Amino acid sequence: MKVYNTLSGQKEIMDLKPEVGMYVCGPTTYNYIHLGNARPLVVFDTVRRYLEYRGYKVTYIQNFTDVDDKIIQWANELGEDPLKFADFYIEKYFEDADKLGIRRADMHPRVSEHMQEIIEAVKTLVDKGFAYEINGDVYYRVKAFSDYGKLSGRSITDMLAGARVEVDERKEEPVDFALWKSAKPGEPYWGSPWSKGRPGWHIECSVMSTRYLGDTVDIHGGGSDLIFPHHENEIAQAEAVTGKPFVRYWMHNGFITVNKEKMSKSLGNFFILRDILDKIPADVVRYYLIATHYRSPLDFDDGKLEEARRALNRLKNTLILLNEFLIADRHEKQELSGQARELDEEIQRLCDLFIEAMDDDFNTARAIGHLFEMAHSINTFIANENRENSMNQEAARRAAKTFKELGSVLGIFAEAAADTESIGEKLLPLFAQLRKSARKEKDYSLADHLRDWLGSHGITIEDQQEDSRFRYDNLPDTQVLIEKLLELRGEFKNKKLYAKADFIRDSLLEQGIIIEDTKEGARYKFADR
RNA sequence: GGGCGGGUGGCGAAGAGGCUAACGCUGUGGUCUGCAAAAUCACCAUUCACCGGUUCAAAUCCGGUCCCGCCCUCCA
Repeated sequence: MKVYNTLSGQKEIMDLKPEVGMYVCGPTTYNYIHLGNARPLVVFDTVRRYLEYRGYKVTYIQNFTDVDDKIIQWANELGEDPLKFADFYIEKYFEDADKLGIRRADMHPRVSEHMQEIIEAVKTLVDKGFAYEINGDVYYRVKAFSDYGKLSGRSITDMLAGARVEVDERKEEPVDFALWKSAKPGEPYWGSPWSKGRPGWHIECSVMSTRYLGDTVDIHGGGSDLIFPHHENEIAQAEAVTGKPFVRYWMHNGFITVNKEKMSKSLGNFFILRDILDKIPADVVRYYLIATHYRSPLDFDDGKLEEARRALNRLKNTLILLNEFLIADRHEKQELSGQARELDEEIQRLCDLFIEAMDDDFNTARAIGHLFEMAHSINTFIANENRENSMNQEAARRAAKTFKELGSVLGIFAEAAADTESIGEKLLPLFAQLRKSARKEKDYSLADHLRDWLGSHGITIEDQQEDSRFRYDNLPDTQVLIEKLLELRGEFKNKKLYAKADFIRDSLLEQGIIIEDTKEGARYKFADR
């Protein structure tokens, strides 16, 4: 496998032991996360899934920055306790990330729970001459770390000369950064040898990553805006403490842009993830985020999500076709020949290409391309071959297994919640039957009316030879469905089509819905269960 | 100013020396269908920002020009 390592600026062969340690910079929790924050989550979740697919045991750590200037500022303005405030958004973070199908990390360490380790590390840096104290604040002495700048590709001398950073008179050099900051009145603090205060931003990641993954971390990831100064400083701190290389492979994702401008909180052009997830299925959002290579910029607008939805639909449609084609309890393992064998070989070939693409710096865009080719072969096979043939069944079954497996490596086939069917789902077949009989009787105006009505409520009907297929992201309220059925029943009654009217009544009764005819019209209630 | 990365069809996006420049969306025509939808089959870049160069061979390498984004300040 190869990765683009920010440290070397080129793709490198990944030399990994069976057990891989991975650290990804997590959010500072003072707000709901936005779409831009979601990109690294999905990207590195996918990296993790793929490494596991390739047989590695991955220990995945993602931190929460729950002690931070902005958190303190916002919490103070709202008159809340900063840690509780941060906790609230950590909870919200998990709600959003779970919904997006981001697997939880093996550990989610928080700054507030690692004060002792952080203070120890700062102490070590002071002892070794990499840091100095001034009036209760501790700064990192950048000049003392000769490798400083190796990640972001800048030289210490240039930076010292440049001095664009706002200058704190007390620092030895403008580029020196805070390891420990003494608390101002009204700010939370922790005791330390220097002052009552809190850590600077960068030290937490150096400490927590090495704490859980050892002195040298295999993969460290984050957005490319973290390269400088955050990750540069992490290296300076960690390597000064341990004397060993901090990270072997640095991975950084590109940004999401809006009208070609970086989506960011300061520009105010961000979209809150949960607002998007209210409207767009999570797997579509995931698909959108990985359909482009992770290092490329990704422009956002509603049209892009709509395109993603259509594209993903094609892939998921193959899943539906496979389900319709496959016959349960037909597992006759056997030699394949003819078309069945050709499909099998084609799927294997594409699977190999998928792996080749992912092996090349996690090229999800290329990998997805091969998934589409797979869908194409499967669809063609299903359209042309006899499902009663057991060899075809076997070939389709194998294809389905591979196709689903690769899709789940990318996390783009949201596992259909296999739990209890809602009442609404049980009512849909009723609509299908009404439509089917209407079609048989050539009552196309009723058949079309049903399709249009369901369509206007977000349900698409596609007719098959016998039955109809439904597609929808969300069902309308059960109430709406029932009322429509009552309306139809009323029309049947008016036309004296009592058999149909009774069919509706009886079918609803089977679902525990009782209809009562009153002077004012039909009413319904749910039977007690 | 310094450091990264990029400019590929109507749109999105792969490709990084040599098969017909993947794949998706959109569009067009055919099959299927009561009509649709889905599926299927076919078509849709002699050309990869521009100009030079290297090479038997360049979208891919080198030099130059023009654009664009990001980082250098909290940011994924």
